[in-house]
Amino acid sequence: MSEALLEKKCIKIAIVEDFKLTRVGLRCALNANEDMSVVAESEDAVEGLKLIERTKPDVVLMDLGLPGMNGIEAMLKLKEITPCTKIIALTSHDRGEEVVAALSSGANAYCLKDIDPQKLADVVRDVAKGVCWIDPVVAPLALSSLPKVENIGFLPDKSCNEGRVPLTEREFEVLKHLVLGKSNTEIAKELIVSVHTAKAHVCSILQKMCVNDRVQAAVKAVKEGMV
Amino acid sequence: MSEALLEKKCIKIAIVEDFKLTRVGLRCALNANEDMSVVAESEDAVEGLKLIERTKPDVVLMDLGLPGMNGIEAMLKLKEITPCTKIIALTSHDRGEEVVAALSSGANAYCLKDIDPQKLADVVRDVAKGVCWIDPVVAPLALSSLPKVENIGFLPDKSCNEGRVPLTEREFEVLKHLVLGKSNTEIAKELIVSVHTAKAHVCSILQKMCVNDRVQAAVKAVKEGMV
DNA sequence: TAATCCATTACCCTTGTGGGTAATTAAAAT
DNA sequence: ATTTTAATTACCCACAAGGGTAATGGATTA
Repeated sequence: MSEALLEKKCIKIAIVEDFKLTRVGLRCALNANEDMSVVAESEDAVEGLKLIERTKPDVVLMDLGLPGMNGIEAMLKLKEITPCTKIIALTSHDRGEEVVAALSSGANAYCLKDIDPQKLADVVRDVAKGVCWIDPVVAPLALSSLPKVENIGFLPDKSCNEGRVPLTEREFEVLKHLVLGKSNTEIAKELIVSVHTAKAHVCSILQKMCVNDRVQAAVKAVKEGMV
Repeated sequence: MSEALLEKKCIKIAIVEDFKLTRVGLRCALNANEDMSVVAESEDAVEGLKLIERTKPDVVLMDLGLPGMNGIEAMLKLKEITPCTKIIALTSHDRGEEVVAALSSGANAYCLKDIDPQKLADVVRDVAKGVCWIDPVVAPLALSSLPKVENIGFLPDKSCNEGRVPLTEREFEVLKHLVLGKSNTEIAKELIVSVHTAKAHVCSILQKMCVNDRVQAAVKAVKEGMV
């Protein structure tokens, strides 16, 4: 028992949901698991945010159809005050734009309310680790909102991506400034080198990244999470 | 036993993976579960697609780093021939572009190869039902590629238009090309206007987006999901 | 010791960039 | 009917970008 407590630490959960019955249902379903515990409950977003700020839960179950401030706004605010808190968006309907809005506003998971309680507990465990989990009914909607392959330039330049030449440490420094929109002159000043040097670095960055200009380099760097 | 077979029908799995050891590992890990069975294995995409067409698995584990045809291409083809097959993208690295490319090309899940075997079995079960599951390490990358709330008009006219001047349709066109790294001259050619026009559009884009140069505009556009 | 890689500097040259200003036309809103 | 907005074109100008080529010193590696 103490072993279990050591091994999997308890996941703290907050519930923001206006229907009392659903709230009770969620609490019971989740508290039935030894490795999680509901530490806060609220029926509206404003009070919910206060409670969350105080209790610092690991995972928040957020209903999207709240009166007053809606769930999307609440999540945006929540991510501002406690960015590490994971959010599971809960809803009874399946409006396409709401799915995308929720996920891009900070939700890590999107569940319909008819989810099996035991499955919900699994999702809570996954989400606590940072997993993104999307209900089967709405998953296609979310996935189809992602930028298409043709627009990420993933397929072309295969030869280039294979023989990928790594950037040097210095070049990474330059790349960071480049992504911020700095000119070669500015980069040179900040790195305390001559413009010639900065230009030289930029040139080799462009070659190594297999791009034609600094805009492509910046975009590629952002998309690949290099910076 | 027959009860179990009735209750949860067996999930048929195909594995496309070039490393023999990994392949064996996956097979063993998954076959250890009573409710699933590996029905096809291949070390390259071309043969894999044939096998999949013949064996019609419920779930395909697809390595992304295949020799020859890469995993992304293979998934696109796979979705053409058997659209209902669910795909789990497997990879050992975590390149941002690849995550988005895989998910938008048909993958229902994205796992890193260091996933716990038992967890992988859970994911297979989820994915067979249509769930979208994304590994914690890459989930933020995928979620941040979704279009932002402001750009889906979900929060109508509230925080959206506050201090932000919206781009015109034409300017959006130009912005798309700009993000691709096109020069003003190239943009002009593709939009069949004069260079002067292209420049004018770029200028107003810079002003409206409150940035100093096209690099910042491109980065901001990518980060905010405007394109 | 020799070879290699990296950071640094420098030059020339062509093309691109971005600011400023301003005119024309068509469409849309008042 | 009048005003506003968007798109288009045009000009000038200072400066930046990126390609090419090449030299130097320092550090690491073979």
